[in-house]
Amino acid sequence: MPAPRTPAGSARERILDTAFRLFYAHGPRGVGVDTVIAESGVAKATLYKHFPRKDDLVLAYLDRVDQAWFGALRSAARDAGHAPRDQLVGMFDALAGACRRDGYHGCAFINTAAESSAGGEVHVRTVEHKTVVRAWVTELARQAGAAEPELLARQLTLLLDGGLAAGVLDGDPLIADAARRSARTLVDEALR
Amino acid sequence: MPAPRTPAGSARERILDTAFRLFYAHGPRGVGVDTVIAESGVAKATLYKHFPRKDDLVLAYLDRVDQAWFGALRSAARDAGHAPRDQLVGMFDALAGACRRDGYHGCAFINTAAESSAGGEVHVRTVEHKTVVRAWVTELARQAGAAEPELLARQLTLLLDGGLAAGVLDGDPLIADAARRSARTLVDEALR
DNA sequence: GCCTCCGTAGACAAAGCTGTCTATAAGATC
DNA sequence: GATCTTATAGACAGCTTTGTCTACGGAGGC
Repeated sequence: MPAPRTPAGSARERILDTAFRLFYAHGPRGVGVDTVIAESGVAKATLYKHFPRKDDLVLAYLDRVDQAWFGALRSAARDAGHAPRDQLVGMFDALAGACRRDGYHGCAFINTAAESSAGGEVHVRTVEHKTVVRAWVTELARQAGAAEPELLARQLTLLLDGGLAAGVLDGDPLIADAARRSARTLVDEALR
Repeated sequence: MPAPRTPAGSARERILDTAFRLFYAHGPRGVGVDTVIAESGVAKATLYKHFPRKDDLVLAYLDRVDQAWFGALRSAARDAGHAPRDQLVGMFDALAGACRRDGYHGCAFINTAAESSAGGEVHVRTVEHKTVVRAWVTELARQAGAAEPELLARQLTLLLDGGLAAGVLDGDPLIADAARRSARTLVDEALR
């Protein structure tokens, strides 16, 4: 019932858009709040009103990445057909899409986790993301009839993480292809 | 002929030991030069004499990591026997060893690359490391008789990277096991 | 004796960081 | 019209960062 209070293009959205772009490119620690303010064109007080601490902005950034990446994964899986077996391989099309994207710079979660202290809120959020994704893959593996769904899910998410993480070094599109072919082999083996 | 000018336990070694420990735990960007100075117990002028810029220290850190990790990989492969086929799988014992190690915090190269700007010296060094490792794996795959050695090498290094990178999130030892079993499957498939 | 090398100790500058604060203005609502 | 919300503009404090600088001390070679 309550209509959204913030219209599109609002200050909050501009801040988040800018933070998303800058944080992904340079890592949250590599971007000062002042830079986000300058590039988003908002006032300092406005930013600190919406995000009292910088970490709040980082968390919002991670949520946005989570929605985008997890959404792309499910979308790629759906596009691969109805059979869970095909979906397990099809989700790797999302990896290929990410690798091709301009400014591709690896996995935002791994990159952020690498620079956040172990017990902190930010680090916990990154772990949660990976847990949710793996749970989803596990369920898919179970539906596909894998003997050891947890193992297969871990193998496939390992490939995803490897493909994403390697993107921070060189965004070679061959990586996505190799990951996809690995996934095919592993799925076939698990469902033999 | 020229004897080593710097004795063991010299200031240079103390600096490097400290930098290795701190940089790996918090990322180079997360550790100030002052902290390295304080914890290594050297004078500021001494550090800047050996490493004029912080990046020089980071590069030396990466070289040390490269020696350690690449050495562990080759050692694990050698321990797996004479057959290249076994060595391709055996090198994953190095991953298991890394995951078990206390203070394990993922792949130093990926973590460092994530926070270094794309064209920079540091970033280039991380890419070089991965290239050297993959070339070594490719040669091993060729010796094993793989039809597509480059593909198999990419698949296996992808698994290595994934296993290493995931360590920054949770150092679950199951990861290394899943990676090893994936490697076995992929190698068997490639050498069928 | 003297000079060079290696090291310590710490002040210092210039810049960047996060976060707070005051003052002001425009629009919506009562 | 008064008030409340949201925004702008920017000064400011307090801290950390990298990197330079001066001053000093000891050990070994000539």
